Amino acid sequence: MLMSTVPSLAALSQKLTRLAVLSDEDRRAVLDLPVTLMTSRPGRCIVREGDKTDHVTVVRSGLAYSCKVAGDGGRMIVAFHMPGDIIGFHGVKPMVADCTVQGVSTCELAQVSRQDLVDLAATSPGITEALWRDREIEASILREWALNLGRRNARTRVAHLICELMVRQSVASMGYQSSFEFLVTQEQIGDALGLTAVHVNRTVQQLRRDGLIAGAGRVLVIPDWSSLAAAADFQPAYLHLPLDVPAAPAGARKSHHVSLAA
Amino acid sequence: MLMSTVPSLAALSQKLTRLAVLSDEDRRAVLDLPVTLMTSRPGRCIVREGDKTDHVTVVRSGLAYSCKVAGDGGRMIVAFHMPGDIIGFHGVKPMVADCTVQGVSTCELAQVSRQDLVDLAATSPGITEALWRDREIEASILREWALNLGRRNARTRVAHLICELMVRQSVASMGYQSSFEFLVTQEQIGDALGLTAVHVNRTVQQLRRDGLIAGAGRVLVIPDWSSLAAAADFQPAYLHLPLDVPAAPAGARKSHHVSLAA
DNA sequence: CGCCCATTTGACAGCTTTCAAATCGCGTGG
DNA sequence: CCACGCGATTTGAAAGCTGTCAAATGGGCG
Repeated sequence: MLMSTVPSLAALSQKLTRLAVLSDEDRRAVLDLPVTLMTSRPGRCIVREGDKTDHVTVVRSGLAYSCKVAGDGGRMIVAFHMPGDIIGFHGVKPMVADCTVQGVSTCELAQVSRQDLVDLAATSPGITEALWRDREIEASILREWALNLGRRNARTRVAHLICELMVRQSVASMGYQSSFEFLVTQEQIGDALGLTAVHVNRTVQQLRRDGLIAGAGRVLVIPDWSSLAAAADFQPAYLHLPLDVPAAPAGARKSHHVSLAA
Repeated sequence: MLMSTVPSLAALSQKLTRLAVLSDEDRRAVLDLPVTLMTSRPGRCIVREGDKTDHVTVVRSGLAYSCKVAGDGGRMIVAFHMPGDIIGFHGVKPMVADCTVQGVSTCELAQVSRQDLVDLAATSPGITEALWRDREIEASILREWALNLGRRNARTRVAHLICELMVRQSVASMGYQSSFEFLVTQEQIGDALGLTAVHVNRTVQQLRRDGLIAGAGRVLVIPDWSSLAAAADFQPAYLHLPLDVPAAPAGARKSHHVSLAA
């Protein structure tokens, strides 16, 4: 058995495979896409608002976010990007980026020529379908985000964001992990939820007191998924997960956790 | 010269023409798409959450909105749909609708087979590009909506929504009108902005007192576009309008209004 | 060991909601 | 033509959630 390094677009290939039925040839073509690899340190700009590039950027590892800023300087995070996500795919032709993308953590990225991607899609109905579906899911997440912002209080919003990131990260990494690496800053949570960092802090403490979340440092523990999901008003349908991807930790109604110094 | 009635998909054809370079043949193909016409009364469901249909719905006239509801019953409007907009185009394959679509006003609609639309796109790069760009703009609007919800106060939010609807409606109807038919209920404004109808009312009155908006009944008058846009923190770049479509009433910095009984 | 950033805490102000009730607008039926 | 009825708009007072400002604490990295 040959040892092989992980292909640079493995995460993308896996994601597209989840979104549509791809042939082996499709998958190989994705993995063979010419790429420019790069690494981005936390906080550094991956895409800048106003950019108009003829490549797209694929997240290979790490976590990134898109944000916009209001006239008064208020920052709003409008999306988080996980491994396999395509950043800046605005269809066939490049468009002016309407938000800035930065890394939460160190990110490994791959730049892919938009034309290469478009050409590949043109030859493969499966990939075309997967790309459409991907965009549609992103829009659906954005709509749920709007609901979160407009019609839920801080406690529910924070819990909902945790649930969403938890499920998406689990799906992206193929399978639920017993613990959950959570590198998002409280200030970033606030920027994603339309709250101040101070209020996020108080809310997180409340969730902790209520036993809905636990954990120390960068590891988040969810003692009881169903309780958290209930508090979050979290219904994963909007993520349009394939039916064979469970929306909650398999079996584990309780005790979905790993002990860790509290 | 022959008199001809307006084709049922004229609005769609015009919109796609704004989004990409289409050949005359492309335009004709769009107009020739087989349709099922229908009319929907205000408030009636056009699409129901959970639906999964193999047709898409095109707005021919009127105004509609998509909404989601939270667990506590809170309603959130996540998008408004204008003539030419495609509702329920979830890519190549149908997906489960994640929100309900209802009419603000009476809407004339056209149902188009998704397969017909996909087949047409497959033969025309221009239409493919236009469809992609359309979805991308919708996502961009959603992101701006998130910014609005998360980082702006009631006054700015209301002003921003008015600006957006004003510009989009003007673009959809080819050219700025001196008055602006505004059929959206204050309760619907609230549902779109994450506010209560009561607070929307107070905010609207404040905008009126400040002379930023005027008008009676269903007609909204904007005495000074640039003042309203400033108060709204409205920067139309996110709408990705073609450069030849002005983002503000041509010339008229002031007095973009039509007198009407106050 | 020291610096810097993230987290935490407290008091207070402010925007928005809530709850009721009154008024208005307008299409309908008598 | 006028009365009626229903939804939309208005108004008021009071409560509540979240923001603001400042300062202390804590943790990780060089």
